[in-house]
Amino acid sequence: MPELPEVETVRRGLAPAMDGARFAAVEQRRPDLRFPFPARFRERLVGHTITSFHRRAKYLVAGLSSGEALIMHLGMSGRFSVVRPGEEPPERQAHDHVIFTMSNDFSVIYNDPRRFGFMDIVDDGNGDICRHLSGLGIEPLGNQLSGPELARLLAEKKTPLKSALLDQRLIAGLGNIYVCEALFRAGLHPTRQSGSLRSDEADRLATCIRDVLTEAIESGGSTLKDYARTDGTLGYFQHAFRVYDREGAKCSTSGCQGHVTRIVQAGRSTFFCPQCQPENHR
DNA sequence: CTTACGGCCTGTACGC
DNA sequence: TGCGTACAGGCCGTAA
Repeated sequence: MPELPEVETVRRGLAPAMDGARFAAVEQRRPDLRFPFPARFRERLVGHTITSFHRRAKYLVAGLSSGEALIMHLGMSGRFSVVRPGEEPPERQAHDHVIFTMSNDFSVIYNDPRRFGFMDIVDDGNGDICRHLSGLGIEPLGNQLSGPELARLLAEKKTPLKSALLDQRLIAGLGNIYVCEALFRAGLHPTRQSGSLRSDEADRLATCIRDVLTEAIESGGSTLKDYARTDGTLGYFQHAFRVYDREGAKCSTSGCQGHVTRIVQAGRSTFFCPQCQPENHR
């Protein structure tokens, strides 16, 4: 499900249940997701308290009173749901893989049909130097993402702009949807060579990336097939998509006669308006 | 070093 | 209705 806005929405939904709470019980219902669970997964959680709970890119990081950190990633189809104290726990669903019962009587269920997500426990308490997070690029909503910084990251790169924005080592947290939307807003063609950006274009792109992510978080993320917030309600930013999954639709820019076009880059769909995102820039 | 591609899994939508 | 195919929000390992 998750790009940065969806993971941030999940973090906010999980925080009341998990942040500051102690693991009372952990039910791990299969040996692996994308990767095997770490050794003694249950034992390293039960009895320990979550002392910090944050998001880095598309990862959730729970710092533990043991000094370790629980890292969680939702892959493509991962979904958390929160059961509030006193609420009747739902019946086990197919693909419910992990159930956390917390000391505050909340419980948290992790469901992931495709099992591209994973959970790991690392010995770095804030997770920054673990193998999952150490190679990540800048947070797009942090202070580091400016036009000049973006221009610096993309300079000299021959890879298409779209591929560069999907590269988590440069900017961490964008996925296919928000890259398409940001490029549309910035009026930049997805196949443009990254290093060809002028400084005014980099400024525009940086602004558009921040704006689209911020707006998406405010909308509770985007709901496509299976994404829901932790309380089961749906995000609604998908109604604000201007190009993603809108192949053939008339461009939403007023006065533009263009139509949304789909191409495939690096095996993934790219949606854009050929009129608003001209290939030949001046 | 960089970039491209297949693979991991399951579910769903669509064409015949 | 049933079957086959394509495709899906991510990431990693390998190959070129």
